Amino acid sequence: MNVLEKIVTSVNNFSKSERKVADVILANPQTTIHSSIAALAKMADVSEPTVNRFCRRLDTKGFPDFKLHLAQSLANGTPYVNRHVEEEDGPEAYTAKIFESTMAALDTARQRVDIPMINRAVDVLTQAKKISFFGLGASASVAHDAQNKFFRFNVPVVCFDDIVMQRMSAINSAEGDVVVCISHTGRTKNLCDIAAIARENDATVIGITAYDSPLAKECTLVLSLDVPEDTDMYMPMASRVAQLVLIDILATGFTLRRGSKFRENLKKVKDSLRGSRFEKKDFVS
Amino acid sequence: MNVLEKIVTSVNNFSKSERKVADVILANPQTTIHSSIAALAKMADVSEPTVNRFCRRLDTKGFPDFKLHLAQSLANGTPYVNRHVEEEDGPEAYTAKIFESTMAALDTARQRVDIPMINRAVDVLTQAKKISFFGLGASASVAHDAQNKFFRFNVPVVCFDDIVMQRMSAINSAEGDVVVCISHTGRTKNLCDIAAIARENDATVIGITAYDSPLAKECTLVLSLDVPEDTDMYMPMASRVAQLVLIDILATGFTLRRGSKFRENLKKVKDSLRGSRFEKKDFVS
DNA sequence: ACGCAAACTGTAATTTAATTACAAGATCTT
DNA sequence: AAGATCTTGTAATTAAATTACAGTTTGCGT
Repeated sequence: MNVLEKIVTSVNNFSKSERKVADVILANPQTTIHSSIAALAKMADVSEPTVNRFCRRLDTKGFPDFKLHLAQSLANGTPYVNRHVEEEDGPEAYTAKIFESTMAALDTARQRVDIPMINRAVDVLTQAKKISFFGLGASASVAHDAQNKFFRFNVPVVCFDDIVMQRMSAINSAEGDVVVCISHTGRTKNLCDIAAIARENDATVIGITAYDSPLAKECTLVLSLDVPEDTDMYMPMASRVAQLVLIDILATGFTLRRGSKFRENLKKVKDSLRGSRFEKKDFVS
Repeated sequence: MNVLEKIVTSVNNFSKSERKVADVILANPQTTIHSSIAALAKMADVSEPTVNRFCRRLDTKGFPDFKLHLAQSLANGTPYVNRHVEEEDGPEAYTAKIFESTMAALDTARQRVDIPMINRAVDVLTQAKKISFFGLGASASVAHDAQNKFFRFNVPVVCFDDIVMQRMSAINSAEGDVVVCISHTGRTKNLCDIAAIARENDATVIGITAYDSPLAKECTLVLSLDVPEDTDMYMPMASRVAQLVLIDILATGFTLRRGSKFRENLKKVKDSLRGSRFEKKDFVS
């Protein structure tokens, strides 16, 4: 685990002064690595030994060693730390923070994702007679996106964001059909119902949802994505991006399973768009 | 250019003793970063000032600064590269690759994003009488997502993925209205038309699209996101994730601009969902 | 509420590390 | 071969980091 993440995760173990140090470092990590312990102590308004103790708490040998670790963290292109947006942030600040926390979320999702389960999901999807994507609210757009990907595979795909349509569709499902239910929390009652109905009608139900949620209990197969979400904004952000990436992964797995000649087909679909677009040569800037 | 490469390329400019230092460092860079100048001098069988001069020749401020640069070079295993999925990839491989290339795409997007332009877009959006989000194909789900975010702000928001509806909506737009057109390539003819119509009717048109595309020409304000896309898969993946993050940024900018009491409102919207959900306590696993 | 113990934080002293100044030696040029 | 320049090391100086210690705060049990 890199030092920046470590600071963020162990922020609760810090004492008051140590937290001041942590704040200063997180706010300007790049300048920190070029500062002396005295300069940093002054910025954080604490004494030098406090900074030193802070470094040791993070399992480094001292301040210079800490700077080395910090430099390495920063070198990884990005400090992927889940920093929260704050009231007084300007455009640069919130833009950077949102990019970074999204990337951080993807990073944790990547680490936690259950690959054998993905493989099983791909299995199921490749053998499906019909695939349905259901989501409500923010997850509806994820379902739409999934439809947009999978319909290219020349498999019957449906996608509804209307509860009644979802319900009717679920009741009509049969063995060999696959229903994918998307919900970050997994607590949306209507969607749990849909999953249950689909299962009663012998469909295979894949849940893209939180592990151990009510929805998860109704599914044949659960792909869980527990990513940290900045709840201060009251909007699903990182979670939904992770869901989309998961859809990409399932779609990719699907095409790989089908082999290379199937890929030709995708190219055709893409080429079919040509008529609706300005060719590059059409357009002279 | 990283320090290690620099040492290798400028090996000819070094003096005899400096080359000894270079050799020792290249032989064991990892131990170097944890050594003092004295230890390194001894290993290279030179004096301490020689090591110091060596560091300065490499455009660093001194030995500690040199170690910092070296640490960064070593950390730079370029962790998030845009690796393409290949035919023979198994589930672990393609899962990792898709996560990584998405993150790499976000990283480049973050570097290239035009922050003043974002700020202007936020300006325009906060003052809008009505906001419309239009996208076709894969971008339609991004438009949906944007609607899902912005309608929470209690601003009139519409979103159409039907060309005819888009057209009618664009014709009805008026001064003070904002139309957001989303298209990765910016070459979709229908969407260019929509942008043009909206502008003719005095609406402000924001384009989330490629810089210098036909669509960009029709917009009052362009937010361009040129991210690398794995075209082998014939599906928009990374580009669409970047678009979503941009939507998140705009939405966040919007809420920040409106101030903290506005945030209360968002909380209410979120709380309104409670009735449709299983409470955590309802559910005993 | 009071007093004791533990933890936190800062000041000052000490140690360690890095840099500078300078002088001796090597190398190159004419 | 002699002057000049560049290279290298020794010793002195300065800067930085760490340790030891003491005052203060905080929390807990009586």
